[in-house]
Amino acid sequence: MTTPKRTTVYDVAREAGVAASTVSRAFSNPRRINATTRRHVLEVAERMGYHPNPLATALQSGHTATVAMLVPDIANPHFFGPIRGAERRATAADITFMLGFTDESAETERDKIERLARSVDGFVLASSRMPEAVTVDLAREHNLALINRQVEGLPSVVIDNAAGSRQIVDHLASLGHRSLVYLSGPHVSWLAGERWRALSAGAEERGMAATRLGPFPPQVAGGGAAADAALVSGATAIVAHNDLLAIGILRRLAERGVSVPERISVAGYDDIFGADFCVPALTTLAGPQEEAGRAAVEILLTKASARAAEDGPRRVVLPSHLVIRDSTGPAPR
Amino acid sequence: MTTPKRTTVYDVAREAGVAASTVSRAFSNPRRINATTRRHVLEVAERMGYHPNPLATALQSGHTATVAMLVPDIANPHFFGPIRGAERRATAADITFMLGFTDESAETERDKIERLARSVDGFVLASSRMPEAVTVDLAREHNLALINRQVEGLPSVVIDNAAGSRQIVDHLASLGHRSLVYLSGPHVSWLAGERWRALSAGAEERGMAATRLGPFPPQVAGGGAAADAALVSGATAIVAHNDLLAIGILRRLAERGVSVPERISVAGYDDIFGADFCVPALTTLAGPQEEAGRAAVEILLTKASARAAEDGPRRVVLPSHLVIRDSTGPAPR
DNA sequence: CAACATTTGGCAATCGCTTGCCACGAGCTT
DNA sequence: AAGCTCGTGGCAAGCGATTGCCAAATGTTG
Repeated sequence: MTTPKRTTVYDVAREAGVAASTVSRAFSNPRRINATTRRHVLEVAERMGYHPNPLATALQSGHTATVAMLVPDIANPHFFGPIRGAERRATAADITFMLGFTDESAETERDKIERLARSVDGFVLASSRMPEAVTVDLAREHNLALINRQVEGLPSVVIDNAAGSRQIVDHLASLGHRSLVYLSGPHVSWLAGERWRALSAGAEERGMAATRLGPFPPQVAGGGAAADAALVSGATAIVAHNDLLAIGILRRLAERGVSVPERISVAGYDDIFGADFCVPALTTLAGPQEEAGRAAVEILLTKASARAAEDGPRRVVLPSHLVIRDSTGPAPR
Repeated sequence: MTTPKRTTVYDVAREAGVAASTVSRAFSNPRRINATTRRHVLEVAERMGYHPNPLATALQSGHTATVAMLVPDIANPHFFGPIRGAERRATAADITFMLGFTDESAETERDKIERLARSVDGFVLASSRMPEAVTVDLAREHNLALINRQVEGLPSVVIDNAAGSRQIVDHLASLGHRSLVYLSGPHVSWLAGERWRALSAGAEERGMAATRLGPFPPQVAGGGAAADAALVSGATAIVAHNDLLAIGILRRLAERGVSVPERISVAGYDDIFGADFCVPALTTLAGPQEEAGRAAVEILLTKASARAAEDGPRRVVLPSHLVIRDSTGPAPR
């Protein structure tokens, strides 16, 4: 790749017979110049194949027209939706979109934020693993929007896990289950706490016994240990922290010859790719994942556009719904 | 997020009692300054929490310490591996990693390349959909590395689909199949061509009949039409363009009461997430996906480091291997 | 000890664009 | 006709680094 001396504002300016500042404004501040002049400049620019250098623009103006999204784990299909939604929204706004992975590590997350800070206008943090205090701290210097995580004072969009968890409990209760066990994800996961809270509260209301075990790695591989632990607990229904774990559990249960849902029911969260074709197909809590990503970017965009904290940070809560498949059934008697 | 007046080279210079250029060199050109001076500068910088502004650095120096990877579809688990591999390699080299999606569209791909051009040092193009001529053209101005695509004169890393396809044919032949049908992916997919070529050549050698149908969208949803078409063809074995399609096919076959592998065998490519727990578990061609991503970034890195085209562009071919599961079996008699 | 080669640090220009401020002319007001 | 707005375009000063070139300091050599 050779670099054939890129055309600059000056080249265009000369060619169009105007000052560089006019060219600049033709692109970035249309109403500051005459419409006719603008059209002419743009046309010349077009003809010369000129594109403003985003680096130079960003360096001077301070904004980069870029947002970054950080997710804990690229291999979790759960993040497909949010990622795609965020990407779409950003692209639609002519904002370039960056995606980074944090390997489920709070430090990595923080690191990446610091390192990208100058290069982006804001961050979408999906299922952030960072402690609340750190997050608040970072939010002082950076533009953040959280997905599936709520922190006092910060904008966020979550899929309604509390209501969703109630739905799971209700579903289980209506199938005659008197006990459930929640196989938890990482303790640093805000969602894990949220889910357990709602699950146990719901269970109590229904007069069901609820226990929590874990943490287990929220991956298929974590399912082995999780399933074994669940079996020992004696509960007739398992609620797994997410579908990845649930699928792992299903597999382990099959290996051990425990039939689902006859002997034990299993439910998960997220409705990921594969939840519908594993066996038995997984009952799981679904939600508008893509919308979550979209909304998060939206928040970043409007925050940036100055009419910011009018009435506190925005908190979006998206509805969730239970998708009932074959992994849950009547409680054994 | 407030911007509390970032510290610059000048601040550090003043504090350390040296010139800005010295500070700059302390970071970017260590051997140009005295080790002692350097240590001192670095220490001061550290204390002041200084980090070079990547934008400014890039603007002046021309390199951005960033690579971008473009994939056709974020929802295809196949790309997990390459993405993760690329990300890891980049991060290890202290290079920031950007990920973009092209929605299976050559134009989008090209667009994104143009728009990111100034902001990155190179592109990893996974399963690029762009016509060969366009790609060659772009490669003149940009630093490209292809994954699962070969173009004369450009560096690439592919998983050995030719050999792999032979393995599939051999496997099928040894099970007594006398015919196979390849359900193709997009015609603009280089891989689709590659696979079909190897499949038909292999089949011919083995005295098997091979037909190609399609194109089908390489997604689960494409499986319905694909399966129906395959059934009509009368072949006893289906080779699907990828696992997504294969899973869709499996599902459709189940719906129609066609038992796999008793009545018909199905094989796929990629060994994606889910290939092992769909029913029946899928026989598929696996490969070192993560390594592919890693290698592609590696290429970009070494190309950038000047000792470039010593002996032509690098072409890496990674070995593939067949994972035999339950979706293939003896041909019906 | 003079002459010369090497290090090492500093000066200042530069990367490509944005933007505050000024100036000029046209259209209005009084 | 003088005095004012407004609307537009240009000038020039940055944004925060890198880097070619020069000069001072240091080391080497005969």
